[in-house]
Amino acid sequence: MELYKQQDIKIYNTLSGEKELFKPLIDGYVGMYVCGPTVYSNVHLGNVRTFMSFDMIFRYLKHLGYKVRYVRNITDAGHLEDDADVGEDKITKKARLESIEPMEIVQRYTVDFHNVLQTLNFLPPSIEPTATGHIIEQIELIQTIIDNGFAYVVNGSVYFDVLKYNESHEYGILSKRKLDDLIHNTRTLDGQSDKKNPQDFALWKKAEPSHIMRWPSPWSNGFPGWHLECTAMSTKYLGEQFDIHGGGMDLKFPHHECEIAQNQAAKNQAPVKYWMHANMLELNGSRMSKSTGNYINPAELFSGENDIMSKGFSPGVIRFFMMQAAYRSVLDLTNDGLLAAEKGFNRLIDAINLIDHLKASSSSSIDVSAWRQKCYDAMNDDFNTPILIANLFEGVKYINQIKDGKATITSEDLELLQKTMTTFAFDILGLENISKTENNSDKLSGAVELLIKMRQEARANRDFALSDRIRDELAQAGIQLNDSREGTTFSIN
RNA sequence: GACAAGGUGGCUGAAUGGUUAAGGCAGCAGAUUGCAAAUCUGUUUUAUAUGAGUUCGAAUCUCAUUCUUGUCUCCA
Repeated sequence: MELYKQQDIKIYNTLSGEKELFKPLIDGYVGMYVCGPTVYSNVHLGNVRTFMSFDMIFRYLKHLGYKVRYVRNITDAGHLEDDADVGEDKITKKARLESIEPMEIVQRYTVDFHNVLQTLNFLPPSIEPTATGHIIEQIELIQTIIDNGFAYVVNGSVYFDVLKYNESHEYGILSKRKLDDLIHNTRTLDGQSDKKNPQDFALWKKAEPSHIMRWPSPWSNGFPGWHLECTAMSTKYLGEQFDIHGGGMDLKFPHHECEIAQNQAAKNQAPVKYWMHANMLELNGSRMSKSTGNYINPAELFSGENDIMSKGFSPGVIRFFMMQAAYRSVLDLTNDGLLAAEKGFNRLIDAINLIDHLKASSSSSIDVSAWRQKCYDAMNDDFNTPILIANLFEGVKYINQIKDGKATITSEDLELLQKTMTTFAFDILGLENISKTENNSDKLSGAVELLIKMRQEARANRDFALSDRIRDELAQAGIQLNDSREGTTFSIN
């Protein structure tokens, strides 16, 4: 029997503001759409956190036996630079600055994006569609919305009529905004806007002569509005209605609100059953921003080549750090936090690697099945990874107790313990089991082993001056010796 | 300015009315060691922004104050 028939998941739905029991539209199948990156610069670390949350959710749903189609788009058409009609495509702007083709920019940063995610051990989504590959679908969608009377054409551009829409539907249903408040609070921007009302948003924009990225349409040579691609692609690959739509908190309004409106206007139904929003990543307590210098990109974080952190942190540590916080909470990236995560991560991995060496007994002094269900309970409660990790550390304690002979376990329970630890740590949290010494070259190992042997001999002869010199100078070179009853091993910092 | 989310110990981060507020890190003690480090075990402090209120009972609900973050314009 599939696991999902035994484990009931509750998901916090932004639409209702409550945790709801998760029931897919089609039993056993899950359609999930997540708004992907705009590939006009290196991927933002906060962006990475959002995708990591949904990677974890994807992994857990798959683990439960659901057949999941996970769609995460690549926005390569760029978006309007500002609200005025002189809007310039972000990608076009960058391309002109660097004097290369827009698609060259797209290619470069798509590759960067994929590299970063792969380094962090992400699973690829089922489909990764691009906006530029779905211009025809977007044009068709616009035409439907016009035909249904929710959009109007002005000077070759098409705008969504929010006021008209609000007469028959509720604009603001997701973000809990009232249209009246929006009207009241919208700043009136200078410039000759073609919009009937400031709340209206573009479905199609006529391209200015300087705009390189452009496509023919019934209305003008131009480009699609930025909310449209997600509606077009989610509909194409997941249907007019699907289970989960995710993204960052900052996309709730207006982006996701507009997606709902577009879908309602085109198909007269709500597109998504469960709206999920991941919270923001801060750096030292405040917003990450390139302009203020409070910014770090993934590569700098890995390498340690930055002015913010004291050292580099491995992708596994970054992943563990992020999974220690709930996806709906703000997470503060700090040096202290990462150092703490690094130690905790190593302790967890060390314990998991110890399981193979444990000896089974005729009875168990711990209830492994009950503990295992606690791990599922944590994940079932809106993917509460911090509680899951707390439970995994309970497992760490069991492992060490068994090793010290302070607890016993049967061979069946031992197998269950190992399976549960590795499944949750590696398959679901997506942590990687990288043994400390594994990636050292044989030559280096040979040299260090020789020094370890010499030190042992010195200690046997009580020549502590020599033995301590070997230990200390190796430490200075970044190689730490770890003594234990079983012998001496080394790790490289 | 308007709207939204939040403020939990030295750091981090769970827990939405009910006995001792999870876990990680740091600190302290012990095991181990020639001594350390590493590792393991145990463990501490008036920790729920501030002030009032509702309740038998509040981190959790209400109001006020204050601070942080987000959105309102492209943004994960």
